[in-house]
Amino acid sequence: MVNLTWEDQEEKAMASRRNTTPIRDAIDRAVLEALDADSRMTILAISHRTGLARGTVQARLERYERENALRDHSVRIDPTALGLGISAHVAAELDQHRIDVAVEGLRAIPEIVECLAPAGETDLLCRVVARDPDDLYRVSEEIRLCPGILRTRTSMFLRQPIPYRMNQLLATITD
Amino acid sequence: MVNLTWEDQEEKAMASRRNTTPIRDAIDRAVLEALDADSRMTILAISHRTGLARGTVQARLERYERENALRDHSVRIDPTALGLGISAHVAAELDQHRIDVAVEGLRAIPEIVECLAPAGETDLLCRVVARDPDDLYRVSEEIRLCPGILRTRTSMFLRQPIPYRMNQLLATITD
DNA sequence: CATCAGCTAGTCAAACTGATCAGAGTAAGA
DNA sequence: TCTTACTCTGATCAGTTTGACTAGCTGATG
Repeated sequence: MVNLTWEDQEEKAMASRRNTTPIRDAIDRAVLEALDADSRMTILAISHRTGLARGTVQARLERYERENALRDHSVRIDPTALGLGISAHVAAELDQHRIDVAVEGLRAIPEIVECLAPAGETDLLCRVVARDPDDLYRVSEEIRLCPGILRTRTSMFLRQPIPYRMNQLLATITD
Repeated sequence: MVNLTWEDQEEKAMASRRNTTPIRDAIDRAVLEALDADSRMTILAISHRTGLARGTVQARLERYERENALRDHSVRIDPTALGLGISAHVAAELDQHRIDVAVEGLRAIPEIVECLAPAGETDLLCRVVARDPDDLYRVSEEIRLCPGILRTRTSMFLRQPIPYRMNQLLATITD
């Protein structure tokens, strides 16, 4: 399964030459809305929900897989269920010569669920989860002690007025 | 089958409430690691991958469902596949008397995939996606024009040194 | 107008699910 | 030590779903 067949490569090349996004029409919207509601829904269930033929749904799912329209890691687990009830941002200021070293160090901290590099004064922005405020302090200390990190600024999230969502965005696909 | 008395039921309820987190042991870790790798994996596939009996996996999945250990909306769709290649934070300063109105307005903007309320100087922090820098400007304008919003500060993400991940966290479950 | 890609609607064998059950191991309490 | 309550295992069974086919239809394109 390692090597791509010639046909696969050709298809990918064609797709990129056509400069289209893998997801474009009303069928994609319907299928993905179903998947967004429950990613474990069976093909047949999606077919019933959307009113599409089973083969169509099956073909689309295969296409998404082929074109990597779906993330490798599906984020279905609620950190709260792991006992990690609070989340926060830790903004880090770096020694600009040691960015890679710093990222390497951060990668080893499990509580960092994501790390972003924004334009602006902050060098790295880490999204972290923790058991409680005390635990959050521990995590932010761990971050501060990573090599190449000069200073950190932690800010806890009090509420999540809009939880992560994809459905509004999917609804905008009109074809 | 003997009927449970009210006391029995109460005791059971107490016991389940005493349970700290729905996810705790090595079995949970294995099952969830499999789900994290591919949330559409069949029960049988998870059973093979983890070496657990099929019934065990089935029982755990039912429990997760019952105890809401999994998020309602699974985030499997890559915004890039929708043609939304850039993401950013828009920090908003609010008229403190009209927070609810502001959130209501933000909810109507599809490009806002998440909105957080951090402790500190920023009132609301919106995670947004957009087609290109020009599109990002449009979205941040839309946010700025929401009722109750006084000022915004947009910062684009240049890189994502650590993409959203759950696996490191799952690996810490030791039982 | 002929071609072609993509959706629909069938079929079939193979795989999977949900619901059982009995048996075994284990932890907690009497 | 002997229950009792749990839970994981391994098994079966009927019903469902999948993957891989088929053929027919339609709209877009050259």
